[in-house]
Amino acid sequence: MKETNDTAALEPHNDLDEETLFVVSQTFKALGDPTRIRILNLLFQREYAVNDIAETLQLRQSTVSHQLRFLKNLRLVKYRREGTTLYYSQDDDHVMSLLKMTIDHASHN
Amino acid sequence: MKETNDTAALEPHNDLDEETLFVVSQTFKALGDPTRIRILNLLFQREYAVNDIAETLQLRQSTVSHQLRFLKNLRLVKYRREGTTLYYSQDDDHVMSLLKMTIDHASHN
DNA sequence: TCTATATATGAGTATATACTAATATATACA
DNA sequence: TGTATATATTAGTATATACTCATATATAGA
Repeated sequence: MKETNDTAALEPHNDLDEETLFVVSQTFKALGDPTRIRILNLLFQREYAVNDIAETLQLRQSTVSHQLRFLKNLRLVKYRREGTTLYYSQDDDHVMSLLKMTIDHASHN
Repeated sequence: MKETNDTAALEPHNDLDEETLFVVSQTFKALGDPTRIRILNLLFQREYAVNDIAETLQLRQSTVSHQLRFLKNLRLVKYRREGTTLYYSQDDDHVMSLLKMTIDHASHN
């Protein structure tokens, strides 16, 4: 017990510190957009070039590139270069597993 | 193998159906806002009245009420009435566990 | 160095979101 | 029925977000 006071009303409530709150909300925000979900869902299987993502998902190249930058900033994806082609792949097991669990949960309804 | 074609480029990619995409993105959107995270974080412990949430988290009553409506629409919280007071509590184990895992993951950095 | 291809970036726009103040509604009780 | 308390709702506003077009950058090869 942290406090001498033992009434329920005055229980400490463990509010989240600002940094945790920021990281957690950013993480979920990243997963809160259908386009980003579709992109990450592709990357479950293997790496993809930007244009291949665009073609596969029927999105504009710039749309894909913008979203990849977003995901890259959060270190959810990474890329390797081969000539002029950039191959993007997943880079955060925790977030990918959150996504996988939630997709499974939602599609088993 | 599902296809007679065996080149990587033509692999089926299992795009998500629209309803799954909607449910998943809505779920993560709900968790993508700091205010909602703080409210749900309170509800890990026990039920709370609207005004108690507002006071504890230093938020306006209407802000809390709006966010509770949002969470209620997604069935992430429920309430019981006692006189004029509404006690809100968590109502989705899966989502709460996603949140808990992510908070733990973020705060252990 | 010129051209082609792949990707990134900047600017503009439309929509979504979160908050606030003000007010409405609902319940309890005198 | 009138008043007090708790919560919900409405409308307005500011900010964030996602997309698109146009263009810039980077690499490879002739």
